[in-house]
Amino acid sequence: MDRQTGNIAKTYDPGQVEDRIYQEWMKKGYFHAEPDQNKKPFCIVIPPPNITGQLHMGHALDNTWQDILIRWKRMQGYSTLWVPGTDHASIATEAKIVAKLAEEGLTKNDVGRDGFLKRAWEWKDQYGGRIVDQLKKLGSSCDWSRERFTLDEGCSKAVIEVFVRLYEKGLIYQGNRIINWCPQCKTALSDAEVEYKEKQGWFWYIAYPIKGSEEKVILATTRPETMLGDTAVAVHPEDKRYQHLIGKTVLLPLANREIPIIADTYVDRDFGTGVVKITPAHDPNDFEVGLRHQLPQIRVINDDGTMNAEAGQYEGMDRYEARKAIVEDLKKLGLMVKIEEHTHNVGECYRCSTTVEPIISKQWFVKMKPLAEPAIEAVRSGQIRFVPDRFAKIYYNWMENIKDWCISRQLWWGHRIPAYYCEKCGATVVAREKPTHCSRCGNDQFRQDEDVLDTWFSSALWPFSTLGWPEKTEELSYYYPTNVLVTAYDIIFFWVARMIFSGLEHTKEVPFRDVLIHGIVRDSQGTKMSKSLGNGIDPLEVIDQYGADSLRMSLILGNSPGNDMRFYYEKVEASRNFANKIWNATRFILMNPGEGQGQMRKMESQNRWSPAGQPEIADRWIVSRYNRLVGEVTENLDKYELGLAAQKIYDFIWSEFCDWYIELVKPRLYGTEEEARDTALSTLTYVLSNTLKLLHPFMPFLTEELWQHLPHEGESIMTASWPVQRQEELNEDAEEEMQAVMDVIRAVRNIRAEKEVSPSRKTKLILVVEPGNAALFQNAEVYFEKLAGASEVSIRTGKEGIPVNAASVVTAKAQITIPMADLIDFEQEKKRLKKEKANLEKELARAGAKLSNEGFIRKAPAAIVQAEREKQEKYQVMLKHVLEQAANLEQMER
RNA sequence: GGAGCAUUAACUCAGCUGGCAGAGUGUCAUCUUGACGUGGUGAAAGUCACAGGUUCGAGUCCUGUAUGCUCCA
Repeated sequence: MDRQTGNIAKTYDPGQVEDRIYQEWMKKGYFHAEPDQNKKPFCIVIPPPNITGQLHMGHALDNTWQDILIRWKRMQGYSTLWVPGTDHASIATEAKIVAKLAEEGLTKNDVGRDGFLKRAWEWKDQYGGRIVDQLKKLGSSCDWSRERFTLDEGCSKAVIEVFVRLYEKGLIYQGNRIINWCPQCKTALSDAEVEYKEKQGWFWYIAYPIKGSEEKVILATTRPETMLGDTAVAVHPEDKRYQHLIGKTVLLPLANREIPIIADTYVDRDFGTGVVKITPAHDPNDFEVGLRHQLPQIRVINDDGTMNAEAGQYEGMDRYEARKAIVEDLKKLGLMVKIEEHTHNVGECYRCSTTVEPIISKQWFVKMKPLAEPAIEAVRSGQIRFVPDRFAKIYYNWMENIKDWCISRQLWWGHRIPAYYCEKCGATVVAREKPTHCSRCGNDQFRQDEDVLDTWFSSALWPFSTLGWPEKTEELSYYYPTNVLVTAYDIIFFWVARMIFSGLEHTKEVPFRDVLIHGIVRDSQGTKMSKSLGNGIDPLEVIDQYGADSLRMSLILGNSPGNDMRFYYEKVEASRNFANKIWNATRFILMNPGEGQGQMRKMESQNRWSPAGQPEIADRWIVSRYNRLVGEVTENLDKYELGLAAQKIYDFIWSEFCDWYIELVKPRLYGTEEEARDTALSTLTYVLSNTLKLLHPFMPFLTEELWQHLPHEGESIMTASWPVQRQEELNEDAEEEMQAVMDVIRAVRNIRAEKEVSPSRKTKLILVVEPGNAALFQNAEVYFEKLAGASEVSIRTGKEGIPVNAASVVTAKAQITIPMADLIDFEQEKKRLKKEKANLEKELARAGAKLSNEGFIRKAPAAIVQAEREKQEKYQVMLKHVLEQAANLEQMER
C-alpha cells in the first residue's frame, strides 16, 4: 500500500506482507523479553513440538491461542516472555533414524550407540529447525533468543539433577515389575503411553485336568499363548462351585507342569467360568495375585514378541503363531471346550500401534503416591486453575488412581539414566557425574546404565528447566511460576499432570497458574485429523493460500475453550474476506477526497479522540460504541474467551464501522466544509487505528501493515499500548439517538425493498415524531438522504396534511410515511400491517403477562421491571400507529 | 463397569453472572451508489433432543431418558 501515489491494491495480499513484517519484528527485537522490575511479568512456555514433527492444525491452534495472549499482555505493558523450544521425542525420533538406517540396509547395532547418536544429532540439526520456521510463518512472537531443546545442555542438567534428587529421596527405584512392552519399538512404555482399542477377538475355553482326578477345570482366556507361563489357577474363595478344588493341583496342558488352584478375591465369579489362569509374568493383575500367593514368575515371551525357551516346543515362534499352534494342539488333546467371539480392549503402543505385551522386566520407576498428593492439592486449593474447570475432574481422576511411573526406555536417543554399575561388584551408584571409586569394593571401573529416560521425564521439567533451573537465575525468579499453560486435552496426563508434580517437588511452587485447555481440530466430517487417514490439512498450505491472519482468525472465531472444532475452508475464506474488508476500509480513509494535497495533516495523534470541529451524532455514537468494545474485548480476554472477543471485534468492524459509520460519514467527506471533513476524518482514524490494536493479537500482520500506513505514534502496533475504555467517550444518549435514526433508515429500506422501489429512485420521506425528538431527526436529514434514498425529508410533530395514499411504517420513535401511492399494493400492505399487528400484540401479551404477575413485580430487579414497562409503553404506541395506518388504508380503498 | 462432553436455523457453531434466541456459510430477491462483488441492501429459515423439577421468569440451574463422541478401568 502506497499512500503517496494513491496506488492501493483493491484486495489485500498477505503473501506480500507477512514475511516482510515478521522479519522486521525480529530485526527490531520486539519478541525479546528481559526481567524488568518496573513491569509485571507474564510468561508462557510453549508446549515443545517434536523435532520429528511438521506443523499441523493442532499446533496452529495451540500457538495461535498463545500468541494472542502474549501479544495482548505485551501491549498491556507486561514484561512478556514466550519461551519457545522443541522436544527430542525419544521414541518418535529414534524410529525415524532406525527407518533411515534401514534404507541403507543398516541396523542400530551396525552403527553402534555413538554412531547412532551422531546420526540422530545430524538429523536434529537438519530437521529440528523446520517446525520452528513453521511457527514463525504463523506469526508466533516467541523470544527466539531463548529457544530451548529438551536435550540441550541446560535441560539435560536439570534432568540429571531431578533424577539424582528423587533417587536420593527414595522416590526413584529400580525393580522387576510388570511393564508394558512394545515388541516393535523394543522398549518399555509407561501406562500413559498405552492406548486401549476395542477389538474383535476370541474367548477360548480350555480344560485343565485336575491331578489325581477325572475332573477337569474349565477356564476362559483371550490369550492362550500365555498359558505356558501359568503358575496357578484361581477361583473366588466364596464361589460354591469350586470350593472343593481349592488347594488341589492341576496339570498344565502342553507344558506338563503341576500348578496349584488358589483362592483370591480378584476373581470375578460372573465372568467366563469363574476360573482364571494366573500368569504373573504376563499380566498386571496376575502379577499382583502372584505376589500375594508367592507364585513363581515364568516369562515365556521374548522382547521381540517370539516365544522363549520356557515355551518348550513353541520356542522361536512369534506370539501369534504360537497362539494358533497352541489352540490346535489343545483341540487335538480334546482340551479345547469351546470358542466364543469376544470383543475386548487391547493395549497398543501410542507410537506404532503394535499390541503391547505386558511382561516382567527390570526397569526404573518413579514412586507416584507422595508426588501426586501435593499435585492434587494444588488444583483443589485453586493455586492452579483449569479452564474450563471440568478438566480438573479428569485430572483428579487420573492423579488419584495413579500407579508408579516406568521411566526407563530401551532406546538410545534421550537422556541416559545417570546410574552406574561397578564393573567388579555390581554396586549401583546414582550420581551427577560418573563415579571414580566404588565405596563397596574400591574398584574404579563403572559402566553406565544403557537405558534412556522417558521423553516426558524431561518435558515435565520444561517450565523451570527452560528458565535456568537448577541454577537460581534471574529469569527463574522473575518469570516463574509462569502464568498460563495452553494445550489440548489429550496431553493432560502425559504432560500437564507431570509438570505439576515436578514443579511442586523441585521448585516448591506450581509451574503455572492457569491451564487453558482447548479442543482438537477435526476435519470437516468431524473425524480426527491423522497422518494414517491422510485427512490432515497442512496449515502451511492454508497460510500460503489465505495468509496466516486468516488461518488464525478462522481457528479462533466460534471456538470456545475445551471444545473441538471442525476445519472448513469456508471459515478461512470468511476470515480472508474480513481481512479484505478492513483493508478496503483503511484504503478508503487513506484515499479520502483531497488526498495528496496535504489534507492528511489532520490525521495526527490517534491515541485520543480530538476532532477538529464539532462532532456529529454519528461521531459520538461510533466513539462510544468503540469504547464499549474496548471494555468487552478486554473482559473477554481476561476470561480466556478468545472466540467471543474475536467475534465482537469482527462485528464491530464489519457492521458498525464499515456498514454504518463509513456510510454516515461520506456526505461530509465529499462535502466542501473543511472542518466537518477533518472532524469526520479524525474520528475515522481514531476509531480504526485503535480498533486495529484490539485486533492485532488475532491478526497481527494485517493490523501492523495498516497501522503503519495510518498516522501513528511509535514504531509498531505490537508495541503500542492496549486501548483502555475512556468513560468520557462513552455516550449513552448518542447511542440511543443513533439507534432511533438507524431504526428509521432500516424501516425505510425495508419498505422500499418490499415495494421494489428501484434504489436509484429517490422518494419523499415524512416523519412524525415527538416534539422532543424533532431536533434529533432534523440533524439526521442528510443520513436519510444518503442511506434511505430520501429526496426530501419532512419532520413534523403533528399528522396534519399527511397524504393518505402512502406507504407507512412505525418505529419506536417515529411514524414514517413515504408517499408513493402508485406503488402501493393494498393487499400486500394489509397483510404486512396485519403481521405487524400480530407481532406487536404478541409482544404486548408477553410483557403484559409479566407485568401483571405480582411475583415478577415484587421479586425481579427494579431495573428489569422498569425496562419491561418501557417496552410495554413502546409497543402500545407502535400498535396504536399501526392501527391508525390500517384505518387509513381502509379509507383509501373506499 | 465408571466418568466427562455434545444435542440451538439447511450445514458448522457461539450464547458470560437465569431477563425479547445470535453469527458464519448456504438459500432467495435485489443493486456495477465515487473503499470493498472477497462487496451493499433486504428476506426466508428455530417446539434450543425428550420428560420432569426449581424459579416471578429456564437455551442457561437440578434430576432422569435417548442418541452421538471421548477419556479412564
